[in-house]
Amino acid sequence: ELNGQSNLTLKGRHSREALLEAAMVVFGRDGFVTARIADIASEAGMAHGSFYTYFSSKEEIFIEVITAIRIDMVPPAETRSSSDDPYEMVLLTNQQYVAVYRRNAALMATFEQVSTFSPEVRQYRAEIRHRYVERNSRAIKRWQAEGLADTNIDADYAAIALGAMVDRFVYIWLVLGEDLDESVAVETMTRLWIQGIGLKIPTQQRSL
Amino acid sequence: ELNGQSNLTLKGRHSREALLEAAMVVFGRDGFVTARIADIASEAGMAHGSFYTYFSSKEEIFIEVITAIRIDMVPPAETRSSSDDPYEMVLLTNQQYVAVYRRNAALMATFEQVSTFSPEVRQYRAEIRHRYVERNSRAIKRWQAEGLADTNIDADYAAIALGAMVDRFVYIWLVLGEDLDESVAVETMTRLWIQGIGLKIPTQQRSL
Amino acid sequence: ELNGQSNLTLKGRHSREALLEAAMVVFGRDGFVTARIADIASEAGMAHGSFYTYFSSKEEIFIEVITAIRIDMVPPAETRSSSDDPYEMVLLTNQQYVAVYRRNAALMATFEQVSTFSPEVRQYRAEIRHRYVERNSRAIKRWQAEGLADTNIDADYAAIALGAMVDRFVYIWLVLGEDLDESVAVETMTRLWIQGIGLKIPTQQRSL
Amino acid sequence: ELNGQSNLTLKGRHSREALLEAAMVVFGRDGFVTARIADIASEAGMAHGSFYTYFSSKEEIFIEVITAIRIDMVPPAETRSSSDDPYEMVLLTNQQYVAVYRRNAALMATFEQVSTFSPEVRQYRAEIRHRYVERNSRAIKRWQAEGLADTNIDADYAAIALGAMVDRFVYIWLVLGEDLDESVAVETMTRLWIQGIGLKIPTQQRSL
DNA sequence: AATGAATGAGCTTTCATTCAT
DNA sequence: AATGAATGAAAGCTCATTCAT
Repeated sequence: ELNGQSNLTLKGRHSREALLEAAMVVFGRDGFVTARIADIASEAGMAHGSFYTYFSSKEEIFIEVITAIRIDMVPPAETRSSSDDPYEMVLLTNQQYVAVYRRNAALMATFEQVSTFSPEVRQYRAEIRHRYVERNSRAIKRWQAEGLADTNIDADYAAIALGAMVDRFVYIWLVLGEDLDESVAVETMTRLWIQGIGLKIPTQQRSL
Repeated sequence: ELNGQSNLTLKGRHSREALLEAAMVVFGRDGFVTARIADIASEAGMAHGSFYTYFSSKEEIFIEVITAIRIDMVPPAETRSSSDDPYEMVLLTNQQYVAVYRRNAALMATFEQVSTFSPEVRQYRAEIRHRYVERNSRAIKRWQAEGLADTNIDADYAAIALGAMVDRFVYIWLVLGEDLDESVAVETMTRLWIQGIGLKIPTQQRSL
Repeated sequence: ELNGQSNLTLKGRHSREALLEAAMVVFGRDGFVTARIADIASEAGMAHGSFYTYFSSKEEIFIEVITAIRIDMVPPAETRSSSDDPYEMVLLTNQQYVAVYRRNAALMATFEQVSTFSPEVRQYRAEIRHRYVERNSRAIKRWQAEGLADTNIDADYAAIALGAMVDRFVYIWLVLGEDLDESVAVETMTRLWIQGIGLKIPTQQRSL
Repeated sequence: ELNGQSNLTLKGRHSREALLEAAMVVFGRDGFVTARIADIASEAGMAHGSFYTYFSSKEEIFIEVITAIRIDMVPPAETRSSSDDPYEMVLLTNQQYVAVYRRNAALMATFEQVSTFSPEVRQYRAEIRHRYVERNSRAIKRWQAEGLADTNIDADYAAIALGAMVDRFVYIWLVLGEDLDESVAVETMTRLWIQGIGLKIPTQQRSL
């Protein structure tokens, strides 16, 4: 019945795309609760009935909008090639996280909002978090094994806590609008991250 | 017109109190979006219409419910008497934060939810955060001045980041329901906090 | 949540009653498919939202409207006292059936309509039919046992067929509006009924 | 504008036919109220829009579908040749009626449904009934004139009543799904019919 | 002829808020 | 103060029908 991505003519695909883009605008601007189907349709320049040709509910189109973000937020592969230095690695990850978050800031606000009442969306949000947490946990364990990091620290708990720090700091900054300087922000998070688990900050970085 | 706390008979004060307690139950159970005035009134054992004798909207009663939490969350006075040891101080603060958060966990979930769409409630939430951040900022600056903490770190940014860490970690744990051990959780947060800003963990704590 | 018959104030009971009466008018006039909640409410002189204080759907109020008819259509007790004569008994039953049907004719039309698409209402309709059929079946078996009625006839099948005859004849007459004379109609149905199962028509009735 | 049966290419005629057959399936399965144009089109393997090339509404295609049944239900010619015996004649008619009804049972259910709210379809339904009634009326009058049937009976009323009996009995059986034996059903209806108007059942039939 | 996207009228339902008692 | 009935704005959703290609 419903037209998903397949079985669509060119025109249909354009309309579906227009609705998705309109939804990004409306959800980013109004949040999920306030947004109305009619707003999305009219933002896309269509009659409200047309919405239902492509999506069956506000929830459904939101999931699809959010999926794009989810994909965008997959942490980049752990390329050992780039740098073996923990500080460099964490700094890079944090820089990238900030970049991705900034790119999607308006929608991230709504993503967080919907996470507070939709179990399905909460699950999507958790998946992103888990990916970062697992990645961090593996790195910490590796550094602990190599004698670089503090072995008194539980790597899994630390990974959750440090992920929480970065995630929430960025939210406060880019969603709540606290006026912060990017390089100080990223530098501070990274330093706390690195020193927190007992690693050393490379000397040349001290000057920043 | 509306009966606030004053100008109320004894019976009136009881009714108002009943509504507030009912609102805590309902908001904690259903969140803000789903909760209905009718639910609150019936939870309080009153007719729907009676709600408006005491409160003029769902927002208003929510603000009042949240105020109780706000007061509960004021960080305890910086009693230098108790301990001069930074680790001890941070540990204590974190333990207390966890205790307060746990006590209000269901409502904190809703508090966070409403913060995502109500500017007024967001402001209340920010106030709590700011109190902790300012307190932490002062402490860090003191420790930096005393030569104990890493002076390469921006105390204000670090205070925000470390507050974000604790706040979000506790949310993940107590609201999202991640199954974590309390002593490991608090210990890990505290260690990351302390080491992150370049302080030393007292030797006797290493054994934990 | 919903206000059934109990827990209602006097005013509430009046409003509920007004809606039921309005529903009888509207369902009788427009049928079920065409009838709108708004019509029923406005016929009752209320806002359409008020409908939902008492009933949760068009189906629900219809069931309640139809229940009144169901009760009205319970066949009167098989009073042996009145007459032992089969012809008299069947004639009386048919006269009473016509009277009840005529009283509810407009709603019976809608009752039959809804029976064609609602399993629940079809069940209600079947119950009425079954009561008559079982009553007739018992009578026929009794007359067969007494040697009055044709024993070549299956009493159960005959009861269904004769019930169908009366029921449909009355529908054609009072719902579809075929212009028929009441006494001839009732007399003819009764005579076919009686002679059909091999009973004799009393001589004095011949003159009608 | 609209393409009826004429002015159609071969392909067009095929499409029209496909829609009619699909409509029979869908109306028989879902009834009229629930059936959607989209269902009919998709059952025919066509796009929704194509429906309107051939029919202008759900009502219109239904009328055409029902017309096929109407033609099927024209009572067979009163072939005196076959049998002069009333019992045989009525039995044969009933057997044929059952056979036709059974063939179209699913659609007959919908036909009856639509008769309850569409004056036009009600008229079609009435025509079928009238044909049977008139035929029966003529037969009864003939038998009365020949001294075979009870002259105390009004032939027109009896014809309506006996038609109603057969029609409704078959509906209860084949549409409502009462579990009945065909030969007993037909035999019982016929016996009631014949005896009801005072005719005799041939002796050799008694044994059935 | 066929397609399937687009339209929007029309209805249902919810619930915060008001009001008469 | 309390009651609970009444209100109506606001959305959601469906689907017959039209229309551009």
